[in-house]
Amino acid sequence: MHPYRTHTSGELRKSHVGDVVRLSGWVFRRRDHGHFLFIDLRDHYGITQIVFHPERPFFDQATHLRYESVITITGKVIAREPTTVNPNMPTGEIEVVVDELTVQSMAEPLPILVDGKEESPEDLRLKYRFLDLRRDKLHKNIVLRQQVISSLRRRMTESGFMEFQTPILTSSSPEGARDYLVPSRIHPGRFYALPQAPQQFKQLLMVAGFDRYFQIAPCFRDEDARADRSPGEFYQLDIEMSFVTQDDVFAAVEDVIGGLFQEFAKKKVDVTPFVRITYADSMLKYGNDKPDLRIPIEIRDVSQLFAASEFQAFKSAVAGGGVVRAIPVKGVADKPRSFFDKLVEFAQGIGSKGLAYLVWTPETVKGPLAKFLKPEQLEELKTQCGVGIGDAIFFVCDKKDAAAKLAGLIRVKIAKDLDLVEPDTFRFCWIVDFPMYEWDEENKCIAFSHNPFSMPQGGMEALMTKNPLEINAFQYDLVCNGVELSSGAIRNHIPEIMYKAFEVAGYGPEVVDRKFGGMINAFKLGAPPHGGIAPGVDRMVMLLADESNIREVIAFPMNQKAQDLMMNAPGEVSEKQLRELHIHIDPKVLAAQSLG
RNA sequence: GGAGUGGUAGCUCAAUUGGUUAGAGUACUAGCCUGUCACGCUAGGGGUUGCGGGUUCAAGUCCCGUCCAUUCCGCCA
Repeated sequence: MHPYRTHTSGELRKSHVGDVVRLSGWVFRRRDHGHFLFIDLRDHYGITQIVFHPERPFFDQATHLRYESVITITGKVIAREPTTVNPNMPTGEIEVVVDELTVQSMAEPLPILVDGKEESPEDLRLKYRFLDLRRDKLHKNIVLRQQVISSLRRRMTESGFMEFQTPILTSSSPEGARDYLVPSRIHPGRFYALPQAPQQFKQLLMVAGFDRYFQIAPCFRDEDARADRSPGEFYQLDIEMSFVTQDDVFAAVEDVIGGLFQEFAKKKVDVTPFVRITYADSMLKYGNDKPDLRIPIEIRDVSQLFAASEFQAFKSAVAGGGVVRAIPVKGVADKPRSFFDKLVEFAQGIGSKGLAYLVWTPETVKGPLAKFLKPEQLEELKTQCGVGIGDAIFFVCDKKDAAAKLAGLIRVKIAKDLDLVEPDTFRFCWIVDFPMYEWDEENKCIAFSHNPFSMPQGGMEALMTKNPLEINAFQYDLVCNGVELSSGAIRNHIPEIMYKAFEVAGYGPEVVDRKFGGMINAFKLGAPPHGGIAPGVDRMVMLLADESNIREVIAFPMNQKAQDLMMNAPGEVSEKQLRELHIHIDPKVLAAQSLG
């Protein structure tokens, strides 16, 4: 007989009755009746009830087994009496009567509970992550993650993509997020950087002629955490394809991601092809570039109407280049005054000067703005915004970008407060036609708004003739339920257009040669048109597991301050290690540490 | 770097207007219990109320500072 087990704790059924079996696992629950003892033995596969009788010499030892101790038992499978069958567990028709007991590992009292639903403080959960991972929910999340990654690999391979590995120690890239740096021992004063994404490598693989690349790629960015953004590292399904248009990339991703969600989602999933929304439209209708389409509210621009109105605050704002955005909401006319007051307060809290509104009651149109608008203007608003009796419209007025953002936040706030978010659905969309450049207010210059390697729409001619701020890029995002799942682009593979694109952003050709020398040289030696995308694996698992925090789908996440509380990272290193790396710690830092 | 929320037993939480010895569940220890399945029952141990200062006859409770956690903003090509 195997020293540890003949079966797992999830597999014994009525058909095994009479068999002598050996099981190993954790003491999950314990029910001590004095004259006999039940233990629910748990392993990865399930739970089996085992029974100890007092005449056994190890009975006393068994009654003192603490929770989460690891034991091996040998015994006979017996059928339970009909009245004691537990229909809630797959193994509930049988139990194992223990003839031999080996304690493999006695557990000390636990710092967090494995059983039960109550959540412990997150710093404790992270310190004892191996215990936390035994809890049913987290255990299932990690299993789901594995299944998702496995499915992605299969789908990509079946679609003709090849999986590659790219370097983890590479060079710092000048654009983008803060890098994680690794000091070089052999080259004093020089550093490797961990890749923020394998961006240049995957493009170089296209230049190398491999045609279709993918990788479940680790990406490292030294930026502050959010609920949906784990600090340190995260994983992308990194994709790149040669000789493709934007439509080809969309079709490939819709196959893989659409199929993945169909396979794993417990909710309704949009059918492919996914809706496409231009960046400009998205900013107007939803107030951001990652719209949650489960919310049935569309923002409207009503600047012209107010320009012709008698409401001076809006009228003069529009005359000064501002805009007025309307947020129509159905069926709130009978809400109490406090509902409207709270929204005004919310709007002010996020930086709006105010929040005007109109309410259509059966008798009249109420609200602070009503007296400034003529009946025909009210009628026009009603038509433009698609409202009727019983509905309301909220208005924000500001500069274009600010108004869009405010209206977007208010749209989401209203939807959540009124429970308007469509439940149990994954709503996908593509956001397309991102601007190539944006105005950098801080440095008073034109800057790349996304990826500097994107192909500008219109190519060289657009760069030569158009206002840079009006050039769009072949740059796109995939969005699901208000979560940015993925960002990608058709790349700029033509050196002349690359130099020109950087010139517009204020960089000379020497900068391109120095910073992106590897890639620009490659493009001079025969580069195929190519493009790609990189869906976030952690975020997809998060959506599929219905978790609001990304740490719930990562086995060993860091906390918000980018510390691993279990492994004590980042940690101190020896003087010798520092010497070898030619690194001196600032004495001020050392002094502060010794005080702390 | 900024803002909000929180911090009481190993864990989850309670404690009235500032007022007696800071309680309960769970875990832990000891005991009882012949069919439980979150078993039940009895008893016991377990507290610098995050830390420091202040107001007060009296502070878990009020004030100031600070630390920690978390959420958001900044940041994330």
